[in-house]
Amino acid sequence: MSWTGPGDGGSGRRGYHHGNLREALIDAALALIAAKGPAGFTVAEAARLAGVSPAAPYRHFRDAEALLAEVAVRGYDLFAERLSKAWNNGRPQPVRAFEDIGRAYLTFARDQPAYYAAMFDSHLAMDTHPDLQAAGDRAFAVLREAAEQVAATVSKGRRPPSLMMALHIWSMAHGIASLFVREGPGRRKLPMTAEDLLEAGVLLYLQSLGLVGAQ
Amino acid sequence: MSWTGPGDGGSGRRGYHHGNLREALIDAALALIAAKGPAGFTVAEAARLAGVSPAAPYRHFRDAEALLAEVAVRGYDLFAERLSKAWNNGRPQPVRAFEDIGRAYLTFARDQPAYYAAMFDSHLAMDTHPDLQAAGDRAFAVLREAAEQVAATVSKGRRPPSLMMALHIWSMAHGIASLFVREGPGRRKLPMTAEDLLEAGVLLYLQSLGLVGAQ
DNA sequence: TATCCATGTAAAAACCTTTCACATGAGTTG
DNA sequence: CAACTCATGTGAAAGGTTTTTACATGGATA
Repeated sequence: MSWTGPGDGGSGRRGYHHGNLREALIDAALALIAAKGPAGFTVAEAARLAGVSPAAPYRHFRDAEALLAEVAVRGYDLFAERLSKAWNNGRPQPVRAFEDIGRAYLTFARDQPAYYAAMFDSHLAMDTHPDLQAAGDRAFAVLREAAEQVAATVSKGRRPPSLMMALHIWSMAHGIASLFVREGPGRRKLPMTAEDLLEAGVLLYLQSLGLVGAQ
Repeated sequence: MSWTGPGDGGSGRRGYHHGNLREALIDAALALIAAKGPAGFTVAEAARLAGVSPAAPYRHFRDAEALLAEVAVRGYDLFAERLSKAWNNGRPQPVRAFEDIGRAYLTFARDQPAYYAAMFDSHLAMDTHPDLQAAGDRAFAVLREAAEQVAATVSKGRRPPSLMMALHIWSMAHGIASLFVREGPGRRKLPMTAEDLLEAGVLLYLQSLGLVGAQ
């Protein structure tokens, strides 16, 4: 796992130069966050995992935050992909596919806590990391697009504003994920699964918009 | 602001002993979080603000996390008080008062970012800080109780489960607060106020439960 | 007044971040 | 193919943090 000597312990390092340090650092950061929480990541330890000196990372990232931001960007990309796959272009039915997005949201939070933490718990400055802003926007666009198509299933007169829909659903999914899904001691107990809670919430919400018949 | 010498610069410190260090440290921690974000707080700097040596805080708190946890506990208490005041025992009308709770939630996130960060962004271990668990429960209980009374406004047969209601509203409020309200660079832009977004969401949600007539 | 012990200090070990001058060697160039 | 360059890594150092330990102080109590 932690090839140190010049003999290379398994992957990458061949001699004085690592060969793929940037990627190795991102992997290491992710592993550290996964293992010890968002605060458990340090540049020094990531360097140690990659088998380089503590100064080496600074050849690839301005500072610790920049490395974290890169992790978050990749997280958003994976997130967008997962949501997109769940949406599956609205098949078989828009409303059903919309619910699948919600499930995918929670699944991501559960299965990729390290990415999720980097994305939402790091308080990274979107301003100073434009990539991050863009990546986040791409992920939200999936939800936005889905909401649009779901809204379009009803006649134009009764059609709800899709942006508002997307924001409501995103907020509820994010709230549930943040409060009840994430591992660790901060999590609260729930008398049902988070998925069921979200599904019920989404259904009720869509009902009130006339997008799904009363159950 | 930072009385250092033994002459006391304004409040508290009288000589070798501070006199009120515990409170001073909590205040300092809150100020630091407010000024520089959740990560901007350090025991050393809190001690500096209080005019004591870096080791002094350890007479009052086991470690940095314990100090942060105490801040969070006080945050939850203030939070519960604000929500309770907004609810005002369901007056003038339960549904209206319920919406007021939502507004109060966002107002708290906006006006008390330091407390909010300590409460929700610190990933404190509820396990190791039972006080924190209790304080959080007290705050949620306000919402829980309100949901119960709102649910009770309809006949028993059509009465929705109030716990589910409370969880849905809490999640949406928390999601909106986390994604759109909190200051700082991580925040996203919104084409409407967060308060309006939440109010609309709550209304739609209550509508689908038959707790409020279609607008 | 004498004593005690809660509360503070100084010092130290062990981390971390970040910078700087210097080393290395992979890839380019003549 | 040899020489060179520059991206990439190292070592050392400055400065900051956490937390522990032995010791100091003085307010409260007997």
